Amino acid sequence: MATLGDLERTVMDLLWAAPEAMTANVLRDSIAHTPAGTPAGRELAVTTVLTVLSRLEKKGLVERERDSRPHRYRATTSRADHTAELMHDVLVTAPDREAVLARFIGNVSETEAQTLRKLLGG
Amino acid sequence: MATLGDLERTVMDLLWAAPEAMTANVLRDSIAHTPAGTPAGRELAVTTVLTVLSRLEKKGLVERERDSRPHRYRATTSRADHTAELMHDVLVTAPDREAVLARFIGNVSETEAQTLRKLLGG
DNA sequence: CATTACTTCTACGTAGCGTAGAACAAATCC
DNA sequence: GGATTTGTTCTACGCTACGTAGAAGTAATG
Repeated sequence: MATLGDLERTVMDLLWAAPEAMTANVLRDSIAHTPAGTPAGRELAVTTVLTVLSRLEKKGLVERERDSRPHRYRATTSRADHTAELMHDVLVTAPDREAVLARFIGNVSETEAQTLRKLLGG
Repeated sequence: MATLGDLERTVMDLLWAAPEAMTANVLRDSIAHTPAGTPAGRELAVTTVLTVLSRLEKKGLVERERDSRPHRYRATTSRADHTAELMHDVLVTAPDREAVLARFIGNVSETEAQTLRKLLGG
């Protein structure tokens, strides 16, 4: 089950937000990266981004166009799909799903409840 | 955000299922533990269980009665609560919650959809 | 007090992630 | 096409989480 690290998450967020596949360099430039303790404004090495992309590729979250020379990377699923899948993964870890859903509904905002009602066709 | 390892998960499952707080020894005996490559039937050392319990305590998932001498351990939240909370944590990682919920609803079984409708009061 | 039962401390191996240099491959430029 | 630039893969190191458990400490008990 894919739990992402901070940088991995950042990269995925960029890929999910981008309309087009991106190169490692473009990604590197897009990363407003100021990890704790690091002097602000420093950029990551491209290799770092590439390593992260490879790991994300291995996890199936990212795919790349190998033919275009600066390889271009894109997310394999939308963020919504991915997130929904994760939620489902969490849900099924519990045997008492009804109870979980009950608590879950108790936690969501009224807006979200509204959305759910609409989606469930009431 | 609490992602549990295998053994941690096993321990939590036992604690969640138990009606009473349990001692480390009882837990050890309850763990049908056969990790990959290990000869079946072997039991863990109690210290192992204690270490895991301490780590779970630090994460806030477990609390112990320090006064009773073999300390007794119990889960701080029900499994349903914990799981629902995790689901919510996942949900809020995405900015487009509506979309996530839409996908999520698409993934759940009809039974679960039914449950949700009931819970949302339709 | 000596023994036994339990807990804490310390530690080691493995694995994931952030990070990036070194080495290798490909494109581009005289 | 050989030299230079640009991009990719390999390798590696430090850190943290986790599984695992022995050693040492503390409390209970005979």
